[in-house]
Amino acid sequence: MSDIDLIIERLELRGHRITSSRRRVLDAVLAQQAHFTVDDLLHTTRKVGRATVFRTMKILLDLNIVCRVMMDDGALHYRLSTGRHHHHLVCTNCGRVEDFSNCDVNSLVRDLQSATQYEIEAHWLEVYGRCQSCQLLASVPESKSAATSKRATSARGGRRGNN
Amino acid sequence: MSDIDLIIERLELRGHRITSSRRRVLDAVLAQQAHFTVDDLLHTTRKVGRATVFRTMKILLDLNIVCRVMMDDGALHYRLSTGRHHHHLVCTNCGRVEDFSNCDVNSLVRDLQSATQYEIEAHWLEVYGRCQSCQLLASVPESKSAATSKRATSARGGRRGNN
DNA sequence: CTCTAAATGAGACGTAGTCTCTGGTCAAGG
DNA sequence: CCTTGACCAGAGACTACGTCTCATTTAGAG
Repeated sequence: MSDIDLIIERLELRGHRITSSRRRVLDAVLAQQAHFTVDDLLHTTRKVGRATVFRTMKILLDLNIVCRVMMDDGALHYRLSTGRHHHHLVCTNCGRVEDFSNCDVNSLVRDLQSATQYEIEAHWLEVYGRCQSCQLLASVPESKSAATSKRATSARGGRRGNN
Repeated sequence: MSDIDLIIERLELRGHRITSSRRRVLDAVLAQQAHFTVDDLLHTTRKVGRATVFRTMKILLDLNIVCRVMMDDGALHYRLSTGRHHHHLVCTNCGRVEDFSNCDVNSLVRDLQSATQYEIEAHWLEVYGRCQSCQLLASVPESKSAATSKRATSARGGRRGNN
């Protein structure tokens, strides 16, 4: 059973209808290799309304089929999700995104819980850095080839940093 | 020397001019007790243009005088900052925000760095839960008094959760 | 006091997302 | 077959948050 059929099955289980528009959005999502924006989807799925794409993405978000990544410029991108809880490691140079879940946020959360008496429900962690290949490129003087992948897409606005 | 004079001194050191508009924005920021939005500032500082408030906030952000908090509904709020690196613990019920910095994200970052070969530059962590008083309120049946503080302000749009 | 670069305010613009409204599709029931 | 009602689509208005532009003002150095 292919990815798309599995997803369609889950949509049906939730009582959602499988319409041609939703199928087109799903196709577009699955065709994306890195992260993407709703705008990217709109360019590939002609004839599907903006609102419909947003509505479909909301459903996929609820079902943990996609997740959202906060890029270092503050822009929110979508990304196919593993479904399990995880975090993102974002390359600030080329925009590549790595998942990680084998981290130790839980002990941190436990400490915080006992220190503050809060009943902790969720957390959001994004880590930013330079991937290995971007480090190598940077060390070659006058290399003009860096930063060509996703970076171009959407860069305006926003600022990261909560200090 | 008062808070505002200290900040003004830092602005001058950076070569920024101290205009009456900036002073009005500063006053408004310092008058805020919890977290706030640019819109909140606009209501208190009449006669200062929107763009100017945004520009001033950007400077204050650069100087670490304020920081940004991602609320659980996805809205970005501003907050007076301690200046040092820290994270936020947000009550999802009343919107109260607690700072914490005594956490151990660093070991996590170190592990991640050696596992992925990324050169890690920054991270963003927000934790969500229920503060003690909201837990108490919730345990009183039919209590109608909960959730009155900041919650009302801006709630439209956005979704949290990277999962 | 004069001069100029920096800053301002108004408003156009951009982007991400929601809401509203009208109309379509489809399954169940009569 | 027809009706009804729930769900869904698409268009486009609208909102929130922020940036850009441009003509005008002003801080502050000389």
